[in-house]
Amino acid sequence: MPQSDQTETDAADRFNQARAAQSVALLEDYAEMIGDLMEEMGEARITDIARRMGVTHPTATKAVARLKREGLAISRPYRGVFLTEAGLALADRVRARHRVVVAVLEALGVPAETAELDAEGMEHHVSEVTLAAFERFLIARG
Amino acid sequence: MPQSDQTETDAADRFNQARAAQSVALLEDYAEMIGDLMEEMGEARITDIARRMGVTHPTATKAVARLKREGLAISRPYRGVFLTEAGLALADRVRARHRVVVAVLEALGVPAETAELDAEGMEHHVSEVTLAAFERFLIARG
DNA sequence: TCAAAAGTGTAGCCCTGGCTTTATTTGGCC
DNA sequence: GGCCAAATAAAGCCAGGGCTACACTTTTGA
Repeated sequence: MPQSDQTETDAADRFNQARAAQSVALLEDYAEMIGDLMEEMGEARITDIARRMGVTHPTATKAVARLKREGLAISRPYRGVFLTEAGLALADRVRARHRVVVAVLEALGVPAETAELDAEGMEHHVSEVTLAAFERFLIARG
Repeated sequence: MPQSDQTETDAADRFNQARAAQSVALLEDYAEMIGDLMEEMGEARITDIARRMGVTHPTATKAVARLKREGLAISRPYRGVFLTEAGLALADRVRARHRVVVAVLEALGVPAETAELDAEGMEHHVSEVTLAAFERFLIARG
């Protein structure tokens, strides 16, 4: 395969992977948020989810519907939203990854507030391999 | 303002910022790609853009239309696509930021190939402040 | 030269993730 | 016990970013 063709497929693969990561980012954010609310208040209400995500209630309802389709959450009409086992596991992974990304940014000299802001978008594109490297870096650095 | 309300608005702000970054990510990627093609071949053809982005040509056409709306590119029917001054400036910024993000990932122990993959999604969420910190880190590290 | 191939444009569809508006249910309180 | 406010649901709109199908140019080469 000529070099130019290889360049094209490599680039396309990268973009396709980035697009795929984006499609699960929303699920991850909502799962984490619902997990937080379940811990704080025992249940996650649609109104609370919406307020914290910075969206309107119908938008939150749609996102929850998608979480339910994916088997990550359950809810009954006019009742709170709860994460399933899978949802809780996802929320935990997301939370842990978020902490690592923020820690790495701060270790590199990024102010805490900025680290939080940037991590929110970056974290969804941090692969397992990169996450492992981040953890090693943090440990090695002490 | 009570602490809980502050928590909610802070989180909402982070998500809103991440969403805003996402909405310009596509423009950035296409601008960079078109810039690359202009350098390599003198012009960017829709088919080449589409192939490298890993999408069909109508999708590339739509993206170019948006670039034109934003004043970042120009084109005439059945002719190549060219970046405006603003588009070239954006492409340069994006390219430079991409290099820095990849370099930082590699410096942290991420394999080159994975660094390229992850950087593609992460870079759009790297703020000016974080980028500056990355550059300082790379220089300090030598 | 002119017909086929390649490239480009356009229309229309789908899904996601925002939104507003309108209906329904719940729940607290008099 | 019943009413009203708050919460939730439902429906429908919009833009973005994918896609396919089809129409139309442009280029190429027999």
